[in-house]
Amino acid sequence: MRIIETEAYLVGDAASHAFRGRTARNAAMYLERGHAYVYFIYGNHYCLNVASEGVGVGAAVLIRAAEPVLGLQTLRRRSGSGIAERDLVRGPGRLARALAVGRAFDGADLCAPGPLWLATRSVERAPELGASVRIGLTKNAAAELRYFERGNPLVSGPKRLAAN
DNA sequence: CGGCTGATGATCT
DNA sequence: GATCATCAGCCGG
Repeated sequence: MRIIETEAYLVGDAASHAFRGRTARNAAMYLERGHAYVYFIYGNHYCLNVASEGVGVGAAVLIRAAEPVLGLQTLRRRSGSGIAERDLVRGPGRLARALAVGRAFDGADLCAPGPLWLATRSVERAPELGASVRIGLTKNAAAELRYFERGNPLVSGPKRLAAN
């Protein structure tokens, strides 16, 4: 998968799960950067985040959408038949489902060998990024902390937020 | 299309 | 008991 859309949840950010301090749920946000923080939301979905600061600092980046590169068949199998190919990993809930990400990955080191990991790859031309307000928030809703690959049709969210 | 809404359960107050 | 970093389904244009 190639990640194309993320949202940042910073220290002191009222929208962050870590805003009110460390709890059992958000503990993974306080791990060293590169560790997964997975939470269950709305009684239906998991969301995959990556801790983004040092040990003891609560911050993370939500992975919102990606572009499939390999394993399309596997993604489709896990997502069920009712879903369009373009939506397989479009949106944080569907992305987690297609990648089989659940609580088991909470706290996992994504920079170490394992079934789920992050990698960087050199690109000929850096993708042009857009920024916008984050999606679905009530607190600190004005902060422009969502970043996405501009022009990519697989980016999630309302079309009006894709202009920047 | 775009906008609205109900489902659903863990978490925290 | 309220809140919620979502989604699918439904409705109107």
